[in-house]
Amino acid sequence: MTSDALVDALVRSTFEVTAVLTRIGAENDLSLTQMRVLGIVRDRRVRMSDLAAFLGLDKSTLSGLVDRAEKRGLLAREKSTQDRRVFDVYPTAAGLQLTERVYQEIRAALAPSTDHLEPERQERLAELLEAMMVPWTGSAQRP
Amino acid sequence: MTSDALVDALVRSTFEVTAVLTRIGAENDLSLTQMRVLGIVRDRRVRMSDLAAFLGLDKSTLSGLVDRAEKRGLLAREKSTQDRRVFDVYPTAAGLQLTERVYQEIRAALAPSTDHLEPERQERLAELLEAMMVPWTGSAQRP
DNA sequence: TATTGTTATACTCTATAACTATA
DNA sequence: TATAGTTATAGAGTATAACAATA
Repeated sequence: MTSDALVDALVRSTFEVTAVLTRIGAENDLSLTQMRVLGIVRDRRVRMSDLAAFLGLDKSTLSGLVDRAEKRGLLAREKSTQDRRVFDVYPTAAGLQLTERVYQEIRAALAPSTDHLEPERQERLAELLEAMMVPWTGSAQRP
Repeated sequence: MTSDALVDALVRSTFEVTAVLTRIGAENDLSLTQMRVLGIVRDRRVRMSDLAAFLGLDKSTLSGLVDRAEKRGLLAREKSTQDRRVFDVYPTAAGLQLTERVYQEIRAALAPSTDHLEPERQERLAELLEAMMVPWTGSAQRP
């Protein structure tokens, strides 16, 4: 049985961090979902249907998301040579650059809160969060 | 200086919890924002402009959100007697009932993860999250 | 037949700008 | 004049259904 305190803290921290991510995204003309897409394709090619599954979104939603990111020059599509129905998605140089900048901004924005904890407590917090997420097998998980 | 590990864990847990909240919201025909509105007015009357400020949204966005929730019979508006420009927002009986049910579903959905930690570790995690959020003064904070 | 992806459609969320009513 | 809220408008995100191309 989990106490209300932990659930409350988790939900609250989720909204707090989401507010930070949303603000930084907005400053870079990126939605939360666009940031997640960039984060996923950062170091691997992913096909449209896998991206949709990872994000828990319908494939048609991905078409629109990738369309807009492609139009902005952040992502590109390429037809797979193995299976000609498949499109692989990957970031452009500009997309990678933006991804790195956004990630740095996220760290800087969270620093006032995370730095508020002593280094040993930061470590413990990271460990506990990771331990908690072990049983997670939902669609939100990164490939 | 905060390690990448903590920021990574925070961002990941944020997306994991958001996925859970989004799913439960969808099962009850509620968006994340609608759930937050219900959570805020759960135990207090709040004027439109304060709600917008708490959520970090434009006042016009609130008009639409409250319109739809009102049409569904979850929220109601009442003109303030003090200042006749002001509308106070409060939940209906059905809105309160739904809020409680959704909150129980959230706890049940997070339980497999939170229960994965021993009670002492649950306590420590809740404490560390709360300690981290102390310096937070952003718009995401609940009134 | 089944799968991959796109398109058409509809609805919600969101902000900006213009407006009304009140202070 | 300034503030509280609504409305009109536009764009992004989302899902469902229908479709084309490929397997």
